[in-house]
Amino acid sequence: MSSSVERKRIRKTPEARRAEIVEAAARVALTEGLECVTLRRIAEELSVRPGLISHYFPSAEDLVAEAFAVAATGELDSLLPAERPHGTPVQYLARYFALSAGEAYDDISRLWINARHLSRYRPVLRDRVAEQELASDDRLEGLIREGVERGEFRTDDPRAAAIQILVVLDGLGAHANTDRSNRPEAVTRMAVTTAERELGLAAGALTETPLPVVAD
Amino acid sequence: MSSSVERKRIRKTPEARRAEIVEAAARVALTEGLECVTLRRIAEELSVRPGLISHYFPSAEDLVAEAFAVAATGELDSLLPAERPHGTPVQYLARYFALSAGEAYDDISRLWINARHLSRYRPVLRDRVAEQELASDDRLEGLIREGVERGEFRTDDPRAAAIQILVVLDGLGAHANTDRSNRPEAVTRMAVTTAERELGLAAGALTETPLPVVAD
DNA sequence: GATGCTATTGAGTGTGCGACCAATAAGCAA
DNA sequence: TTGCTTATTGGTCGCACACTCAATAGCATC
Repeated sequence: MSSSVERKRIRKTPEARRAEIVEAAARVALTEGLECVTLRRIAEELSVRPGLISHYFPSAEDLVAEAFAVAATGELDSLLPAERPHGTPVQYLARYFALSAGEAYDDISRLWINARHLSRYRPVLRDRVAEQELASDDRLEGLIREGVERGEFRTDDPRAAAIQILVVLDGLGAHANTDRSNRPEAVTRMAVTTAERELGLAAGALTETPLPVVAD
Repeated sequence: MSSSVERKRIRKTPEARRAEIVEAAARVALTEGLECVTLRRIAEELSVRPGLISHYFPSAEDLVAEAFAVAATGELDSLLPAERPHGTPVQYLARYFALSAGEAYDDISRLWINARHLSRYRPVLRDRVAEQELASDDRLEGLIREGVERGEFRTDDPRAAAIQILVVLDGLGAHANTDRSNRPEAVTRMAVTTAERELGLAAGALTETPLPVVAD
């Protein structure tokens, strides 16, 4: 009967196939975790054979690192866009904190915890994590600098302010896999509080602001 | 020749053997990571057969969770003792931050990242992590309450203050597997700064204090 | 419609893992 | 010393993983 599902091969250009693989890997990384980014899992995701994934990524570690980088970059862009034509720095910062309090942000927190842990054992991933950390620092520093120029923020070390805010967000995100239901209000607000303090803003300046509308 | 290394069996009481296993697992967890706490690895550590570990921990997940709990409890006790006969709350808090800046603290940070990540997939571990988190919160809250009673600290919500300090420490510790060499000074000092602010202390109160001597 | 390049498959290797269980022997008690 | 309880072994099973490579077939080109 030959009931074995011998599907028709679909032959794509290396560029297209590679992109497809990385995209699938990033999706799996974000939703299921970096250890689920295996040759078999990604192959199944794309309905191809595991050997094909090996062909494009002779070392699986490279695929994992790439998956993280793509996922992290995508999330950063959506949380804190590089181009900000639709509002003021205060508005974009407020939007950032609003998003970081939402449910979807848990996936990102989980991804970062995942990557930071896994990079203990995987040098290639470790480099990518450091790279993405720098990118986050730079992005937020840029926003802060813009705000300072416009007279919205006040700080004499935008980068230190940026990193401090991100450290607080990391600390809050560290519990993404645990229950956080009975967290004191002061804790939930820590990121905003830190930002308002470090940027010389009035209390509430970041929570009582209309958010810019950003297209997907 | 019978060169096969058939060692003599050593038969111990279940309590002793179990304790030995947990101790070894905790050590491996702290130094090598929780995913290295495998039946085979711990058996090798104790020069016994893997089957024996299975005998005491029919589910390997339980051993991993136990290893984390024991390691975390031990570290908490050494960083922030429950009994504090050798100094004032200010001194013990200062000692805590001094230790948390040291090299050895990286192992603890790594362990926590590891556990927080792994608890994504392992319910038993997740419960233990939540438990240890509560223990840390409680311990620091207790110290703060004592300090408030003695008039050393000033806060109207000791628990919120404790958690905020711990969130900052988590945020700083999140990078334990990454390079942190060019961190701004303001960032390195964040934990102390947060504590001084939340506890109504003068700047420097926690870094210019003689530390209590604590026996090992 | 035939040809050539190469993307893709299929099959196999070796490793490490948790789990299971009958056989064995350590060491205590009689 | 003998016997018994049970801690411990040794071996096995099934699974998932990364990695390798010769064979195959899609598809662009002629």
